[in-house]
Amino acid sequence: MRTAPSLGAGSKTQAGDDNPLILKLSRFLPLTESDRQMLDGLIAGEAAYPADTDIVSEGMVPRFVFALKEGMAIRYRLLPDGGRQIMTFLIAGDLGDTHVSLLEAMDHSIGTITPVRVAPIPRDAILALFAGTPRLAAALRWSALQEEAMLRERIVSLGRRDARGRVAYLLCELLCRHQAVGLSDGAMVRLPLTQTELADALGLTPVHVNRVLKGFRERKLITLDRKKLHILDSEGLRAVAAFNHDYLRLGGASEDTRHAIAALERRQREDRPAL
Amino acid sequence: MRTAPSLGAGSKTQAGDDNPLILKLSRFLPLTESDRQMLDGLIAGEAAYPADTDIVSEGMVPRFVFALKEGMAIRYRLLPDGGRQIMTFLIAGDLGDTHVSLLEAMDHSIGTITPVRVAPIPRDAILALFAGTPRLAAALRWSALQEEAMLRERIVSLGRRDARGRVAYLLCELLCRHQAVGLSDGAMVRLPLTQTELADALGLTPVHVNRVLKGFRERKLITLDRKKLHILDSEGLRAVAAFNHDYLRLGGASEDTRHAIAALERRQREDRPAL
DNA sequence: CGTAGGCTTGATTCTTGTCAACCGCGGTGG
DNA sequence: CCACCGCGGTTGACAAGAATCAAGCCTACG
Repeated sequence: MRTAPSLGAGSKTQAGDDNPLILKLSRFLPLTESDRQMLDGLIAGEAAYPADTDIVSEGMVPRFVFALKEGMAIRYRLLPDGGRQIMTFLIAGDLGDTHVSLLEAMDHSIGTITPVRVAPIPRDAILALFAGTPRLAAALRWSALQEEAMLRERIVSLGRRDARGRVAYLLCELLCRHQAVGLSDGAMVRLPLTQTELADALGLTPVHVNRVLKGFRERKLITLDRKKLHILDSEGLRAVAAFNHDYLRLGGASEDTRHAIAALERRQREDRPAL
Repeated sequence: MRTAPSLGAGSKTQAGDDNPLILKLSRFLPLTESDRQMLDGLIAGEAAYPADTDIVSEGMVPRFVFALKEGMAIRYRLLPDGGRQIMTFLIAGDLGDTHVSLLEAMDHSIGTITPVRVAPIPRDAILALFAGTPRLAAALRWSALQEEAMLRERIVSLGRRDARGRVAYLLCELLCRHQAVGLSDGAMVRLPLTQTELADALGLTPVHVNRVLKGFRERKLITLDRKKLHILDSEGLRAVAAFNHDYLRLGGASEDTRHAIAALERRQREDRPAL
């Protein structure tokens, strides 16, 4: 059921080769063995939700942070007229409630698309991580930054791309993100979304999404059958999308950033040798 | 020229009554005199940019954080086809480059609409603030949270509201935000935007924005002349927008949050009594 | 075997975009 | 001081893209 991680950095087996959070973060900067163990510990907890259920609902104040280990979820808002806008798709390795901090009421809900396994993470564990391990803290902040960039990217899509561009862009993004956590099989991804859900994310109607997908199939850009998406012509699809994957910041940290983090780590060791 | 702050908490004159950043943050939680002085110091620096200039451009790595003291700016992206998508309007009290942290290349630009005065803030000053003053750090993170909520709200607008709804929503938002930093005069705001700029933010064409505004005027919802926006029928406008200002989180911190911050402050004092 | 949810398709409507022209104002240079 | 210029706003006619309405189909599932 779970596809094998195929694109990890090198093929030595290390702790967390199957931990998508680790895979994602190590795209940003190399993690030490102890970092990995810490992350593994962080997501040791386990809770499961069936498909189509809210994990946290609008108006609630969330009691814990969680990491998604398996399955797919969405951030969404319901509108007074009954409409739904999906803001983000969460996949394995993503964190819910990024802003650990100032938990007022949620202004949106997080719900499952498929059955989902999550690791509830106590707030304190995250706070400790932020305070105690500058390298992981930086990696986590980088991940938050990436998520924010994705929000901006969605704004661009909704504001300035036509239906074809939006669909193409979303497919490209989902492929890239799955690849980044080792959940793709070449140019194939599991895509457990209904066309209605795609439509709710793209600001379109299901009917129109259907027509756009049909067009893509006719132009041999993709196949999409039984929840499996194959990107046949990745160049072509990116052209339709005007896709630029820089915003996913898969490039990793710059020299400067690495140095700054190393400096923080040194300072950390000197300040609190005991911890 | 600058309108008097009218909605502050109480009317005693305190440091920074004219500092929009302070006004904004103190909506979240009360700031001590020393907090205010620290913030005043933070934005003591001064730089000016003429209208229609980039403060930071896509692809650059920003050399400093900045706070906007006067004028209006935008976060935007240029598309290959020449289009522009405006993601955010920045007004007095807003911070550019919220993520002080991991400065890789910017994935969007920040440019001025009007002539602008900014306070460049050294990275270290921000980092020190985060490390040394938990209360201000929390307030700043709250502000970042608010900005992220605004991004999500824009996604909802672009995805699920029609042209009228989008325009109405944006006007409501801009009014609220100006009021929050004491830059409104009742239901009147300076709105130095061209219809083209509105269109670029709303995913519409200038022509259509014009027609929508005309409709609003005919229905006596607003007047908009010589860059001055009057909201005549705030209820009506909100109805058109399905506006809910909760996402601006003007409510302030909860009891819980205040207690958590107070606890952090105590710990701070014990840990590093010297700083 | 029957049913429901989701996919597919066609016909039609409506919102928004496109193209084009004109106006009015503010600024600039003669 | 006046004429010109250019940008931004305004308006109309028309085109296009997406929504809506409606029906039929497939397939997983009970």
